[in-house]
Amino acid sequence: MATIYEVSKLAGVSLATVSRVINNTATVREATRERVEKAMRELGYQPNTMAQSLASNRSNSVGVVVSELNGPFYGTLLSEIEKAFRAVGKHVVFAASHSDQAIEQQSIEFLKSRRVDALILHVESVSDEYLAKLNQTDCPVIILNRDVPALEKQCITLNNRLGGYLAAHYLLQLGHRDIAYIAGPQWKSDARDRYLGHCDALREAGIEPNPELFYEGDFQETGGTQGFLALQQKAIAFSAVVCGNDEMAAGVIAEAHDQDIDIPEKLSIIGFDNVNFSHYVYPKLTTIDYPIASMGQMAAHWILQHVYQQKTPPLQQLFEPKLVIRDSTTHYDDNCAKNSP
Amino acid sequence: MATIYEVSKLAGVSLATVSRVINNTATVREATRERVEKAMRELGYQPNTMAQSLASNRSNSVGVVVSELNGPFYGTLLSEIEKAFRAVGKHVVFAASHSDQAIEQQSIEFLKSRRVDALILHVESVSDEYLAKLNQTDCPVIILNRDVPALEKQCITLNNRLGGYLAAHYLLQLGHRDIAYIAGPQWKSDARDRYLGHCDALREAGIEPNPELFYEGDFQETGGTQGFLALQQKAIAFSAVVCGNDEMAAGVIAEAHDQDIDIPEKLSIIGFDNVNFSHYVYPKLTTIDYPIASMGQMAAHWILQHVYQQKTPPLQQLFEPKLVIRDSTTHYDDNCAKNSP
DNA sequence: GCTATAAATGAAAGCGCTTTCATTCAATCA
DNA sequence: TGATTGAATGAAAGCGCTTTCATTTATAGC
Repeated sequence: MATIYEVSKLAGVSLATVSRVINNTATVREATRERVEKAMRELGYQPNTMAQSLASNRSNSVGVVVSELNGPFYGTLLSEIEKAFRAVGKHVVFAASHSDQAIEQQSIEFLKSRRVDALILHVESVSDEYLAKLNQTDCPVIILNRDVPALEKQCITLNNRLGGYLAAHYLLQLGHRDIAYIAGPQWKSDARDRYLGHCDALREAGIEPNPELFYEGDFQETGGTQGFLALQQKAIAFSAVVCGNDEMAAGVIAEAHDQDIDIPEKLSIIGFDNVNFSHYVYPKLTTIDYPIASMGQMAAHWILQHVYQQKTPPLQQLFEPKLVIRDSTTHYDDNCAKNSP
Repeated sequence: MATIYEVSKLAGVSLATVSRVINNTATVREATRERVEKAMRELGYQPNTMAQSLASNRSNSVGVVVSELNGPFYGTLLSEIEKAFRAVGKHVVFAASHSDQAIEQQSIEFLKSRRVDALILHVESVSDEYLAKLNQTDCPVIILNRDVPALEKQCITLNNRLGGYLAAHYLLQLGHRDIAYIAGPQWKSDARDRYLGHCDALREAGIEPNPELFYEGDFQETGGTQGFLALQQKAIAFSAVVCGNDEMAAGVIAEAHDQDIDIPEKLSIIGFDNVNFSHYVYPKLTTIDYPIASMGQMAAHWILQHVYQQKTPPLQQLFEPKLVIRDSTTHYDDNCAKNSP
């Protein structure tokens, strides 16, 4: 592999001039530039990024920590991030934390050892203090889907409360009044906020939320199935179920199929996230769109602007969910039997 | 951040000795080692991987090129690869080629510029010659899901032909005789091999494959929908459809729902890949399991062994598919109407 | 033509680490 | 005790590039 010394020899200039041409860091006479570029082409020169990084104390890479590298939610996020950085020649290194506190911290340390220029973190367990210190002593940090007061300009979040509101509001508009809710784990702020928004919509319609129509699930498909069974056992009628995410909604749908419950004629169902499989369940799921692609792009833009001084579209921190109406919901009136055991 | 000079000062040894302790490259007296390790702990020393890479001419990172970073198939692959390398402290850099020849080559060049120690490639467009040369002049390459004769020890493949055989064979066992086939693009060897296996099973049962029951799709959901509509228009009865992948099978299922065709009572459907959404469609899809997770692991193991001289479980190059029976297939007998317009 | 200033380029040091050859230390044997 | 050999460590060069200060070249104004 050709080195910068060989390019400088062939072009008849110094190393510094070759470097200036490569990095566009200073004025170079046009004729000189062309000589250098010609030499680089002839030698098939590719800069050694390790040497560049060491000499410039910048790695031109960004680290990303997420719970898993697969799945519809994270896959979309990773894809958008890679796309944004690739477009400007920066590499991305991903690490999976598997929703485990120890592994979360290890993942961050692992990426730090790579001297990444910045970190994009979708993490839950590490403390606010840890994140603030990390940002101060190591590298800039951008946080997805979490509010860290000390880093408030560096957090990108979704208005989960509004999402919860939109789902319940839509069902109320369809005429439903007895709406069951299968929540995500309530230690997670997004799960809590979604339920709060749900209650907002109920109260706005003059309905006091009924604790008997609430089940705390685990954001997994099995949690949806178990939640549905548990709600049925309470012998309280409900004509609709809102789930805190699409995966639990899929669990409800599967169980409803098993019980030959007609969806949406006998039971309307709404999920949250609009992950790609929500389109594959039958009937197609009405859900709340979580603009994870846009949020991933925004995280990348923040870094491009603040770390690499590149121009980007305007930055946005708070994202709004949208209702996506598909086939799993329908009008409710008293002539249809409500779902009960 | 502490440097190796500071560690050597504090421990009272030379740089070379600190390096020897870090890398375990030579005998170091136990007492000396302990002094060095204590100094590293006190200083919170983390090696600068850029300097390590430059000095050792090894980046301790691996590049991976796949079509997309998201989706059930690639997501699983990426996850397994990251896991295997993370366990031994190596970083992985992914690049998405979007099934475009120019971007495929750019992606590889992009990763080369990172001086990755090896490349894992799931690519279709770049030529065998390019790959062989790449392996020779740049870095070791391992190929997934493609046979490159010049790199035969470095190709990890699935027996697609057997998978196609298993699907058709199962339907034949269920009593089906008129089986439609919606294929992937026939320029892709996996799509071709799957259909060859399909034909093997038919011929084994004394049935000559009927070109009228064949449609070349695009491996996308829309291809499945259009394939199904096209086959219906031929006014040839068929009681089952085999699709070259799950995504096209999902398109067939969606169209069948729209036409109120009872699945599997009126039409049995089989997909291929066993991607995670095959579990979410209704009825749950019978499909052929593609062990992408195991194959990703094997790619990583090959590199760990050949590039990093680490011990791994035994290497395997050819993987076998498995039939996964779910709910989209049922027995066929002449008392049920075949599917036709 | 000379002087001053700006533009352009070169020389050298250094980024943090690895590796190789030289040197020192320790152990064994005669 | 001295010589030999093996173990352990140190000194120095260098990986490929960036950056800063010194030097050279070019331009403009008088």
